[in-house]
Amino acid sequence: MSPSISSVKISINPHLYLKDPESSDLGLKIIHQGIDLIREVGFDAFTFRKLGLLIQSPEASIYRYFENKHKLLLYLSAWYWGWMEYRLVLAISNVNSADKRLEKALVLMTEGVEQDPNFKDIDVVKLQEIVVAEAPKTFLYKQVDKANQDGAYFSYKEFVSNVANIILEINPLYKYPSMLITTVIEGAHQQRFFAEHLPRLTNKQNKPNYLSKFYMDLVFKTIKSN
Amino acid sequence: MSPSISSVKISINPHLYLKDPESSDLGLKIIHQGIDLIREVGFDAFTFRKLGLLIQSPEASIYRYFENKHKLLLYLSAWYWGWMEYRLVLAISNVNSADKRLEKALVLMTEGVEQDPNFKDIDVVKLQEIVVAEAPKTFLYKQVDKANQDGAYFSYKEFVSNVANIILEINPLYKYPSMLITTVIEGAHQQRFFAEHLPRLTNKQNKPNYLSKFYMDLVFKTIKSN
DNA sequence: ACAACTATGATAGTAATACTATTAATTTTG
DNA sequence: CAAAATTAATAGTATTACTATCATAGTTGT
Repeated sequence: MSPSISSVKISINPHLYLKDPESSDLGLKIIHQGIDLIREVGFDAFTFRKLGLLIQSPEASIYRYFENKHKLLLYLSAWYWGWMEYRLVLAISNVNSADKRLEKALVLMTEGVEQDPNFKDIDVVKLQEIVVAEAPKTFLYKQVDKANQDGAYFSYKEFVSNVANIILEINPLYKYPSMLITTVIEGAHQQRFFAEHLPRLTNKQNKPNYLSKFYMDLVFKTIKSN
Repeated sequence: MSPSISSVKISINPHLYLKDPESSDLGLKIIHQGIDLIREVGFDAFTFRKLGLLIQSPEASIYRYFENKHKLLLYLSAWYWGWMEYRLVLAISNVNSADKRLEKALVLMTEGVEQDPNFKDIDVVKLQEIVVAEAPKTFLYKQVDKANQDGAYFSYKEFVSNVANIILEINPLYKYPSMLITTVIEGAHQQRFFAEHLPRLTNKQNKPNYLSKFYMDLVFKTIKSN
């Protein structure tokens, strides 16, 4: 068990907000209740007006923090990946075997999360649900390139690059480490969603870790055999 | 070379439209120019009003064919997967070796398409771009279950199930055939998108078929080694 | 204690979107 | 050729996605 860290803050590129939501009560309310509301009604039906009613503040006030709801979603997924990166570093530091490190990374990428005591403010369980269900939209919209310039995907890319490096340690000749990682990350999200809504498209098993078992098997076979 | 078939029609579940767009000139215009416009401006910015201006018909007329723009997108992806299923059947019929059939299926799933002379009406190249870029939204929205009831994903599921059966022929003990297939399909779409917009997240190569090579390698290693 | 500043609230307004309704003109079909 | 069905033309409504303005409350520096 590592001791808990009292003051870690996930840093987010300032281009994603107009005013740092972590700097005020109203800002915090926007992200907390925002997570709730998006999860509840889905991102499409989510509006700043509804959020305003929920937090009892005029919608105009919310616009002082975020340009629009897409930016809020980008902010939330940037936070999620910043947090994942931080968990990755914790999980693999001081682990010598590259195989073990890759295993730990894969578990992080494929398993559901639990509440993190270091970030009591944010309900990471709900946040993950949002990222799984809505984040694909964040890069599948016409303004990806703009969002990318704003640093929206920075932590995601860092995360992928960290894991890709472990793969290269294990097999320096493997040509597609990043492709393999992103295939796994997005695949795991997808399967989680399918299991709930389109079961014929997946192979849900009763054992709890079937998702990470599936991807672990796939990754190790792919990079090890020749 | 198979002889060309003069009258294949991809059949779509009638719940996806109010009036069959293939039954009239206006209907055809809606889907043809609809494909164009969605590809051009992205699904979010696409509106029936804009489409109406383009085809010089009032937006109200378009609403007689499709309840809303989401239904149109569902219709288009249903058509795409119906067409893919048809291509799959053509590609693997009379091929005895299961390995060869799986190879052919994987090529279909991972490579870009070319114009299909059997369906001159529909620009499948553009349609594929839309499906790659926008279709994830079709199952990542709150109404998936409803759409599923309307048969929106029928052909997709059939396609997956066909390929899953080939995998089971090769390795009857493999436990996750559908998961593997959907991971590949969505992964290939994703990588295609990343290659263009977020290159650090993929490993684009110069050789033309690197995507199918990557996934072919991954799939065969996964189901064959133990 | 007071001016200056900042954050929020309260309210209003605009352009665009996502539809629905109505009637008239046109085309198809029996 | 009459009846039926389709489409065009137009208008209208509720909601969304913002922007603008002004008042007020709290905070900071001196």
